[in-house]
Amino acid sequence: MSDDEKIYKKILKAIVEHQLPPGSRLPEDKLSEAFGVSRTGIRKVLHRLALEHFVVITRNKGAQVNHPSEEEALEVFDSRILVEPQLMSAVLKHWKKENSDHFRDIVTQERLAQENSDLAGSIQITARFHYELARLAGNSVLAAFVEQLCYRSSLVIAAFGTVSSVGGVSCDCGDHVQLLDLLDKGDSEAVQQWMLEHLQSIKGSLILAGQDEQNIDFNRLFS
Amino acid sequence: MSDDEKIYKKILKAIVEHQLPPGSRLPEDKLSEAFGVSRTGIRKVLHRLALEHFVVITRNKGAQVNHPSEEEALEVFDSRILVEPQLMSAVLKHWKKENSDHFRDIVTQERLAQENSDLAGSIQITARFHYELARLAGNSVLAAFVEQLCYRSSLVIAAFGTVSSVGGVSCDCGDHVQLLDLLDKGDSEAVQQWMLEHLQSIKGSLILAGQDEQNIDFNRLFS
DNA sequence: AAATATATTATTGTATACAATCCAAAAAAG
DNA sequence: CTTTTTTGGATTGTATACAATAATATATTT
Repeated sequence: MSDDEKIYKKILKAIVEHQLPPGSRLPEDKLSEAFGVSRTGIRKVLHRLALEHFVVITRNKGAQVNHPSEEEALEVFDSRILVEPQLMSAVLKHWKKENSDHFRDIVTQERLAQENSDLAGSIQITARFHYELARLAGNSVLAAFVEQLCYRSSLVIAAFGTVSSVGGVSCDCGDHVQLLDLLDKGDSEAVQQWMLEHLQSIKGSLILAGQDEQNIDFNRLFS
Repeated sequence: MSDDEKIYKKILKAIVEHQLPPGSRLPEDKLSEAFGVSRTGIRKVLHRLALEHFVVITRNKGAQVNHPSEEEALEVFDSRILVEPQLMSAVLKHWKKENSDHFRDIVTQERLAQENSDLAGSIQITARFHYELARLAGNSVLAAFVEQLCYRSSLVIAAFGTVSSVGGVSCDCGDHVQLLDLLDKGDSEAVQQWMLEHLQSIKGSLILAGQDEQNIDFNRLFS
């Protein structure tokens, strides 16, 4: 892996794991010193992160970690809601015993991270569950899109996550094991439905300041 | 608009309009001379184009216009097939008379470009029809994704397009007016179905065939 | 003459210097 | 004391110099 790639991954990791919270400034000289390279390489990485919406660059003012707007937050999850459930039938077609084992291993790691209150690891591994699953659908263009959406989701959670969603790292609404059981059963319809409700549940758990009391759905709240 | 942005758009335009065919080399010094800026700005643009899969950069060998693999070609269209029809119901919800007028204007321009055998303009305007429609769904994250897929489609057509699909710029399989009529009628089901068949038809018209490379005068092309 | 080795050339990779811009603090005016 | 102006420092934007690498051409050897 190239030098730039390593720096890119390290900074991205720090962002999605909430070690660099939204709004954090990312000065080029500080970073170049920290990574032991010149500003040139850092600038390349920062521009890439900007294209992928992880940082915002303002001319003559530099880069800072993106603080997603409420609108962006909803759009990211709506995108996942549109794409991820649709991928499930293709995933099921390729589903093998070894996949099941692999993903059950991931879930174990998820549990472990949560038990140890390892927030950073928990976020990383939970995102991995989703985008590695998407990869099984066999379309790398869509897989790359979903992977980016998962990382952006982590940023959204950092900005708008509830206590529970941060503690359960955006997936407190059920256990990924349930999905794996459905996949093993081969129930395509149920798998798709589960994924849909899973993502809607996370989206619903976001706290959006613009949400006033009149917009609360009491039917859903009390049922 | 910033200087880089202008250069980016010009090169991207040249690529999607098939003025820089797949495989064309893009040497930094030639481009910096043509645009009258240093290599620094050119490199930034080339790296962006690489992230978006319009060019491929090989270490110490530089950039060249991406020649999509057959696999990539199919994946791009499968992605559009998964996303675009799904957006149509949201598009219909926002559909207004003024939208209809606007898109009928676009179709007129499409016809005009085709009649004048203006291949470049035809490609551009046809892509615009699709991604401006996607924008009406009200999700900018998905809209940006579709826009990129439309541009990548142009590249795919450059590599694998049939004579008819190039002549009709990937949309010989029917007229976009049909879709507009369905939208005006408000038939959500039919709109979605039309878009699905439309994209499947284009995908089906792709074929495997080589393409040759030639020497390009960058000064002339960009000045 | 064929094959290998070497030298040359062209092109990209990286660091750095300098210019342009913005921000904040201090000085001057009202 | 408040407001405006100015000045200094910090940070990014851009160009360029030099190093590293790959491709090509030339020379040498078998």
